[in-house]
Amino acid sequence: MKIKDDNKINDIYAATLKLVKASGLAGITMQAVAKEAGVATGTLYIYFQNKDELIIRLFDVCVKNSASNFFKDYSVRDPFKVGFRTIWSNILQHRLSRFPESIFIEQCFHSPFIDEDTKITLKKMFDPLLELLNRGKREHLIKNIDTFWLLTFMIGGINEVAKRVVYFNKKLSVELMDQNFQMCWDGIKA
Amino acid sequence: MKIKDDNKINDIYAATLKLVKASGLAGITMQAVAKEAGVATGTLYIYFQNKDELIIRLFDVCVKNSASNFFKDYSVRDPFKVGFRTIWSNILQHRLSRFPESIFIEQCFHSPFIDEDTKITLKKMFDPLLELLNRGKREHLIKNIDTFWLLTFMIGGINEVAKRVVYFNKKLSVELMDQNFQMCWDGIKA
Amino acid sequence: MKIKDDNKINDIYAATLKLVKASGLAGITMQAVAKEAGVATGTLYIYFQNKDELIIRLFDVCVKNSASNFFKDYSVRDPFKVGFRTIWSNILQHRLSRFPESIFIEQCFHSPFIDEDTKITLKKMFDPLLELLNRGKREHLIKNIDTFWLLTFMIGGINEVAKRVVYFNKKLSVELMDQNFQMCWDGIKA
Amino acid sequence: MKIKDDNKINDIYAATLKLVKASGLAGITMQAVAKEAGVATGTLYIYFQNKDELIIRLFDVCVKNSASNFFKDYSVRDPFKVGFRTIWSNILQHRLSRFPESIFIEQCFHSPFIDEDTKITLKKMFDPLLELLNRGKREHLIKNIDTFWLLTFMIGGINEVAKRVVYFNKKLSVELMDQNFQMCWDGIKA
DNA sequence: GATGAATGAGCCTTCATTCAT
DNA sequence: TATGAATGAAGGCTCATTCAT
Repeated sequence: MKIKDDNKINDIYAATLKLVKASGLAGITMQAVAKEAGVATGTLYIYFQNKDELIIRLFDVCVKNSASNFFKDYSVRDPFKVGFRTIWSNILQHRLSRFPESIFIEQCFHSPFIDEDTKITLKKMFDPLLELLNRGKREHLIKNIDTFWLLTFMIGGINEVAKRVVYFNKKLSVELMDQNFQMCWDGIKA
Repeated sequence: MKIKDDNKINDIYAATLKLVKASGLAGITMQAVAKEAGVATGTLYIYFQNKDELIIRLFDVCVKNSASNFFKDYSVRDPFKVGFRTIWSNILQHRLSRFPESIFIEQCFHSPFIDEDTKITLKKMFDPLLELLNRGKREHLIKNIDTFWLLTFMIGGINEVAKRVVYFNKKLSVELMDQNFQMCWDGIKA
Repeated sequence: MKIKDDNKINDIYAATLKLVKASGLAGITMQAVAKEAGVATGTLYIYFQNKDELIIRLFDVCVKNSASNFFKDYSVRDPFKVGFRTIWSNILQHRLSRFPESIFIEQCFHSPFIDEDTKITLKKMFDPLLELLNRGKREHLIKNIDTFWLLTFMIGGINEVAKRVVYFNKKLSVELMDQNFQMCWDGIKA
Repeated sequence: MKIKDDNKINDIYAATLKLVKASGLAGITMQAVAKEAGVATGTLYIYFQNKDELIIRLFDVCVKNSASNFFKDYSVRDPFKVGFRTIWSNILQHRLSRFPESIFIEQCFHSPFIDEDTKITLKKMFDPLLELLNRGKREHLIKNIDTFWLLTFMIGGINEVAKRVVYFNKKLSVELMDQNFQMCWDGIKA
């Protein structure tokens, strides 16, 4: 008997992300996913109940993946600016190296696939960063603005950098990274 | 003989945007657009050759609309910071008041509807702003960073604010607007 | 605009019955029904929500059709034997002239299409005949057996005659009809 | 090497019959049969070449089974009425105790599984009963009607009783059996 | 022999597009 | 122009059958 193969699930996820990057959620067909993943259409239905479940579970994987990458090498005992820069870099790196996942998450947001509860879960992903920003405010290192908007400001900058690197095929040198971080830091610092 | 009715076209555009906001480009069907717009399916094909043309022309309208709004009340003779703030506000206002258009444009980006040339056109929309930023650099008012990334930084912040206002149902008081602008300004200023 | 055509529904019903007779409920595909009815597959979905609804509504039509045929030319004021013979003939005629409908109803009985409630409705179809048989018992013309089993006996004979006429390609002469009725009558008469 | 297991074949047959009773021939899938029988899908194909063969061989088993049950305890040397009653009872008992087999045979009749030759074989099953009825006519005990229709009359009554016992969940007391037989007998007797 | 994952043809259904009215 | 019924290609999904273990 053939054994269910977890790698196959990853192949399917990878195929889906590739197709979403190329032509959006709208462009996904189970046929196309199967072909891209190198399996038969029916095989998809061994691993996923239906198209919805495939999308939803991939969404979940992407979110969890993000969360674990964002706080890599970060410790709450780091000095504020060190920690902040670590997370800033992690998020940017993650967005860049896994750009299709970002697009996928974004497209899922405006689709019938993802429900409101799931969206809330997504928000929680940033909790440790919110904590750090609160600490920054307590230590008078950053502006006394609602943490939600500080986070918004930081994330917005990162997202747009990642998008434009990809869309306009730019290279991000260490110097550019520094410049971009500097703008972010100058923006939030007290 | 009745004349092609511009109101009807606008109804169709509005219906399309509404549906895209609710369920993404993936969720759009000509039947649904027709129903939402209050016309018969066949009528869509009087005003548009096919679905592609509907999407592309709406994309075009949205882009042109943005461009005209972004530089409203702005004059190249304004002092730098005044002009910058005007444009910053215009973009944010536009994103907020016409949020579905932003989603639509974003989703079109990763879809088979929009080709590479159109994407480049989109980029040109920001030319007057690039000019202004260049002037700011010449006047040593803002950081000496590639204008592309200064723009990126500014746009990123605005987009994320708009998204979060809508997704998390926030109100933007004048004070919050000021705080957000301050972060942006501190980020780019020399 | 093309107008919805009720004849089309009848064409679809006829096509379905023909296919069920030829190869059973198992052999029905929407494609085959459409082809047999001379319409496109999609057209079926204008008139019926889905395959289930097509089956269920056809079932309903067949049942109602039977009911109206069974008691044609019958009056409760007829002498018992006259009324009984009228109904007996009607049922047999109906079974013969609309044999595919009988098969269809039978096959639906053992299918996931028809629910228990619908089966009960079907039973009610025979109420006037039950009334007549009760009267026959009161008039001491027929055996004093639970009416349910008198009905069963009558119907069983008719059904089997109809089946065998069709399956074995027999002709039913007037004489044979008389002989068959005689057996039925001798069976139930007091 | 293990030997093909007859019990397994019977399990498969039983599973098939159960499923046909529940949802008709249309509702049968090899997957469902395997699951119901407690074997793997692939195992079915060790015992049967394909789905058709499974159906056809089960059909055959059911028919042979019927034939052997119908004439149990019957001897051509029995007095006519004794023999007739024996067979009548046997058929009814068989229909009742193996009701799913009857449904299965009936459904097979209107399916692409069974061909015309097989249907003729089925007819031969009743030959000893036809013989008996011919003898009854020779002995002037029963009506002088074409034996085919005498048989039809008898079988029809039995089938309908069996169906209604099952569908309407009736109990058949000895008294009711007697009453039903009486109707049959009065129907055919000279 | 037994298993059940894998396959892909084919079924149900949707939807872009056409066309008779 | 406007309508919406009709079309049929294509997508989601199932299931008879195969095959590696």
